[in-house]
Amino acid sequence: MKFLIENAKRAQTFLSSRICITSLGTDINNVNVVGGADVSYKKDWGCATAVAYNIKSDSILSYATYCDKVSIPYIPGFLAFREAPLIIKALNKLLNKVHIEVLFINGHGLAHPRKFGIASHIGLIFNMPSIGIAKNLLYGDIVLRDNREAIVVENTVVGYVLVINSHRIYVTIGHRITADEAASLAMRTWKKGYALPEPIRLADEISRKEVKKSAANL
DNA sequence: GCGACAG
DNA sequence: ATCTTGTCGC
Repeated sequence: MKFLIENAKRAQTFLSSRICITSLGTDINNVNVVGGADVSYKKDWGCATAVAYNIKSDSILSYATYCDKVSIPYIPGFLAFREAPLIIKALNKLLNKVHIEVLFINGHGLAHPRKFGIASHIGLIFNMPSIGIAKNLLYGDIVLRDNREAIVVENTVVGYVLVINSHRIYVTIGHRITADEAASLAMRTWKKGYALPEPIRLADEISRKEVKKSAANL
Protein backbone atom coordinates (compact mmCIF):
# COMPACT_ATOMS: atom_id res chain seq x y z
CA MET A 1 0.00 0.00 0.00
CA LYS A 2 1.37 3.37 -1.01
CA PHE A 3 2.06 6.02 1.60
CA LEU A 4 -0.19 9.03 1.15
CA ILE A 5 0.15 12.21 3.21
CA GLU A 6 -3.58 12.80 3.39
CA ASN A 7 -4.28 9.29 4.71
CA ALA A 8 -1.46 9.61 7.23
CA LYS A 9 -2.88 12.92 8.45
CA ARG A 10 -6.32 11.42 8.98
CA ALA A 11 -4.83 8.49 10.88
CA GLN A 12 -2.85 10.81 13.16
CA THR A 13 -5.79 13.09 13.85
CA PHE A 14 -8.01 10.13 14.69
CA LEU A 15 -5.45 8.29 16.83
CA SER A 16 -4.47 11.43 18.78
CA SER A 17 -7.91 11.36 20.38
CA ARG A 18 -6.91 8.08 22.07
CA ILE A 19 -3.90 9.60 23.83
CA CYS A 20 -4.11 9.89 27.62
CA ILE A 21 -2.45 12.75 29.48
CA THR A 22 -2.88 10.93 32.78
CA SER A 23 -0.39 10.51 35.61
CA LEU A 24 2.06 7.63 35.48
CA GLY A 25 0.34 6.38 38.63
CA THR A 26 3.50 5.36 40.43
CA ASP A 27 5.75 7.88 42.10
CA ILE A 28 8.57 9.04 39.84
CA ASN A 29 11.03 8.06 42.56
CA ASN A 30 9.89 4.45 42.36
CA VAL A 31 10.49 4.06 38.63
CA ASN A 32 13.29 1.57 38.08
CA VAL A 33 13.39 0.55 34.43
CA VAL A 34 13.16 3.06 31.60
CA GLY A 35 13.21 2.05 27.95
CA GLY A 36 14.79 4.02 25.13
CA ALA A 37 14.39 3.68 21.36
CA ASP A 38 16.15 5.20 18.36
CA VAL A 39 16.96 4.47 14.71
CA SER A 40 20.15 4.98 12.68
CA TYR A 41 20.57 4.75 8.92
CA LYS A 42 22.84 4.12 6.02
CA LYS A 43 21.01 5.28 2.93
CA ASP A 44 17.65 3.47 3.05
CA TRP A 45 18.87 0.81 5.46
CA GLY A 46 17.72 1.45 9.02
CA CYS A 47 18.56 -0.17 12.36
CA ALA A 48 16.33 0.35 15.37
CA THR A 49 17.48 -0.29 18.92
CA ALA A 50 15.37 -0.61 22.06
CA VAL A 51 17.17 -0.61 25.41
CA ALA A 52 16.04 -1.29 28.97
CA TYR A 53 17.92 0.97 31.35
CA ASN A 54 17.96 0.57 35.11
CA ILE A 55 18.00 3.95 36.80
CA LYS A 56 19.07 2.76 40.25
CA SER A 57 22.05 0.71 39.04
CA ASP A 58 22.74 3.07 36.14
CA SER A 59 23.20 0.21 33.66
CA ILE A 60 21.65 -1.49 30.65
CA LEU A 61 19.53 -4.50 31.63
CA SER A 62 19.02 -5.64 28.07
CA TYR A 63 18.63 -4.40 24.52
CA ALA A 64 17.37 -5.59 21.14
CA THR A 65 17.84 -4.43 17.57
CA TYR A 66 16.02 -4.83 14.27
CA CYS A 67 17.28 -3.74 10.86
CA ASP A 68 15.50 -3.56 7.52
CA LYS A 69 15.17 -1.51 4.39
CA VAL A 70 12.95 1.53 4.83
CA SER A 71 10.74 2.71 1.96
CA ILE A 72 9.08 5.82 3.37
CA PRO A 73 11.19 9.01 3.31
CA TYR A 74 11.56 11.40 6.22
CA ILE A 75 8.82 14.01 6.02
CA PRO A 76 8.46 16.47 8.93
CA GLY A 77 5.30 15.52 10.82
CA PHE A 78 5.35 11.92 9.57
CA LEU A 79 8.50 10.50 11.13
CA ALA A 80 6.60 7.61 12.71
CA PHE A 81 5.57 6.17 9.36
CA ARG A 82 9.25 5.80 8.52
CA GLU A 83 10.62 4.65 11.88
CA ALA A 84 7.82 2.99 13.84
CA PRO A 85 7.87 -0.31 11.88
CA LEU A 86 11.51 -0.87 12.89
CA ILE A 87 11.07 0.35 16.46
CA ILE A 88 8.06 -1.92 16.98
CA LYS A 89 10.07 -4.97 15.95
CA ALA A 90 13.03 -4.08 18.17
CA LEU A 91 10.74 -3.22 21.09
CA ASN A 92 8.83 -6.49 20.83
CA LYS A 93 12.13 -8.38 20.98
CA LEU A 94 13.15 -6.40 24.05
CA LEU A 95 9.81 -6.80 25.84
CA ASN A 96 10.06 -10.53 25.26
CA LYS A 97 13.02 -10.47 27.62
CA VAL A 98 12.39 -7.69 30.13
CA HIS A 99 9.70 -5.36 31.42
CA ILE A 100 9.97 -1.59 31.18
CA GLU A 101 7.84 0.95 33.05
CA VAL A 102 8.06 3.90 30.67
CA LEU A 103 9.56 4.43 27.23
CA PHE A 104 11.66 7.29 25.83
CA ILE A 105 11.44 7.81 22.08
CA ASN A 106 13.80 9.96 20.02
CA GLY A 107 11.33 12.51 18.60
CA HIS A 108 8.25 14.36 19.77
CA GLY A 109 5.00 13.35 21.41
CA LEU A 110 2.21 15.92 21.59
CA ALA A 111 4.40 18.76 20.26
CA HIS A 112 3.13 17.89 16.81
CA PRO A 113 0.78 19.54 14.26
CA ARG A 114 -1.84 16.86 14.94
CA LYS A 115 -0.68 16.07 18.49
CA PHE A 116 0.56 12.64 17.46
CA GLY A 117 4.33 12.55 17.12
CA ILE A 118 6.25 9.26 17.09
CA ALA A 119 6.41 9.05 20.90
CA SER A 120 2.62 9.14 21.11
CA HIS A 121 2.39 6.77 18.15
CA ILE A 122 4.57 4.10 19.78
CA GLY A 123 3.11 4.65 23.24
CA LEU A 124 -0.42 4.12 21.97
CA ILE A 125 0.45 1.00 19.97
CA PHE A 126 2.00 -0.64 23.06
CA ASN A 127 -0.46 1.02 25.45
CA MET A 128 2.55 2.04 27.49
CA PRO A 129 3.61 5.32 29.15
CA SER A 130 5.88 7.12 26.66
CA ILE A 131 7.89 10.32 26.45
CA GLY A 132 9.29 12.17 23.43
CA ILE A 133 12.89 13.37 23.64
CA ALA A 134 14.04 15.66 20.82
CA LYS A 135 17.00 17.91 20.12
CA ASN A 136 14.94 20.33 18.02
CA LEU A 137 11.41 21.71 18.12
CA LEU A 138 8.95 20.68 15.42
CA TYR A 139 5.76 22.34 16.58
CA GLY A 140 4.44 24.39 19.48
CA ASP A 141 5.32 27.58 21.32
CA ILE A 142 7.90 28.06 24.05
CA VAL A 143 6.36 29.96 26.96
CA LEU A 144 7.91 30.98 30.28
CA ARG A 145 5.97 29.44 33.17
CA ASP A 146 7.16 29.43 36.75
CA ASN A 147 10.67 30.19 35.55
CA ARG A 148 10.65 27.19 33.21
CA GLU A 149 10.37 27.00 29.42
CA ALA A 150 7.12 25.18 28.74
CA ILE A 151 6.16 23.80 25.33
CA VAL A 152 2.57 24.82 24.61
CA VAL A 153 0.22 23.40 21.98
CA GLU A 154 -3.38 24.58 21.82
CA ASN A 155 -3.17 26.28 25.22
CA THR A 156 -1.92 23.10 26.86
CA VAL A 157 1.54 22.52 28.33
CA VAL A 158 2.66 19.35 26.56
CA GLY A 159 6.26 19.38 27.74
CA TYR A 160 9.31 21.36 28.76
CA VAL A 161 12.65 22.50 27.42
CA LEU A 162 15.42 21.02 29.57
CA VAL A 163 18.92 22.43 29.70
CA ILE A 164 22.29 21.22 30.96
CA ASN A 165 25.13 23.59 30.11
CA SER A 166 25.26 23.86 26.31
CA HIS A 167 22.75 21.06 25.74
CA ARG A 168 19.04 21.68 25.13
CA ILE A 169 16.36 19.02 24.73
CA TYR A 170 12.62 19.12 24.18
CA VAL A 171 10.73 16.67 26.38
CA THR A 172 7.06 16.08 25.64
CA ILE A 173 4.16 13.86 26.64
CA GLY A 174 3.87 10.74 24.53
CA HIS A 175 1.12 8.77 26.22
CA ARG A 176 -0.14 8.03 29.75
CA ILE A 177 2.10 10.53 31.52
CA THR A 178 2.01 14.22 32.53
CA ALA A 179 4.36 16.93 31.31
CA ASP A 180 5.87 17.31 34.77
CA GLU A 181 6.49 13.59 35.19
CA ALA A 182 8.04 13.42 31.73
CA ALA A 183 10.39 16.30 32.53
CA SER A 184 11.33 14.81 35.91
CA LEU A 185 12.16 11.40 34.44
CA ALA A 186 14.16 12.89 31.58
CA MET A 187 16.15 15.08 33.94
CA ARG A 188 16.71 12.19 36.32
CA THR A 189 18.28 10.06 33.59
CA TRP A 190 20.25 12.86 31.96
CA LYS A 191 23.94 12.84 32.87
CA LYS A 192 25.92 16.04 32.76
CA GLY A 193 28.22 16.15 29.76
CA TYR A 194 25.89 14.22 27.46
CA ALA A 195 23.49 15.56 24.86
CA LEU A 196 20.67 13.16 25.71
CA PRO A 197 19.19 11.20 28.66
CA GLU A 198 20.82 7.79 29.06
CA PRO A 199 18.07 5.54 27.63
CA ILE A 200 18.06 7.49 24.36
CA ARG A 201 21.80 8.10 24.24
CA LEU A 202 22.48 4.37 24.64
CA ALA A 203 19.87 3.42 22.02
CA ASP A 204 21.45 5.95 19.66
CA GLU A 205 24.95 4.64 20.29
CA ILE A 206 24.00 0.99 19.80
CA SER A 207 21.90 1.54 16.68
CA ARG A 208 24.76 3.47 15.12
CA LYS A 209 27.15 0.56 15.67
CA GLU A 210 24.51 -1.88 14.47
CA VAL A 211 23.98 -0.10 11.17
CA LYS A 212 27.71 -0.25 10.52
CA LYS A 213 27.88 -3.97 11.29
CA SER A 214 24.96 -4.76 8.99
CA ALA A 215 26.45 -2.44 6.39
CA ALA A 216 28.74 -5.30 5.47
CA ASN A 217 25.64 -7.10 4.21
CA LEU A 218 25.01 -4.38 1.66
C1' DG B 1 3.69 32.88 -2.28
C1' DC B 2 6.91 32.58 2.01
C1' DG B 3 8.84 30.39 5.86
C1' DA B 4 9.19 26.25 8.97
C1' DC B 5 10.50 21.78 9.10
C1' DA B 6 11.39 15.70 14.96
C1' DG B 7 14.95 12.13 12.48
C1' DA C 1 19.46 11.11 9.82
C1' DT C 2 24.13 11.01 7.00
C1' DC C 3 28.74 12.47 4.42
C1' DT C 4 33.73 13.06 7.75
C1' DT C 5 39.86 14.46 10.49
C1' DG C 6 41.55 17.29 12.85
C1' DT C 7 40.71 21.12 15.42
C1' DC C 8 38.63 25.34 17.96
C1' DG C 9 36.18 26.34 22.16
C1' DC C 10 33.88 25.83 26.97
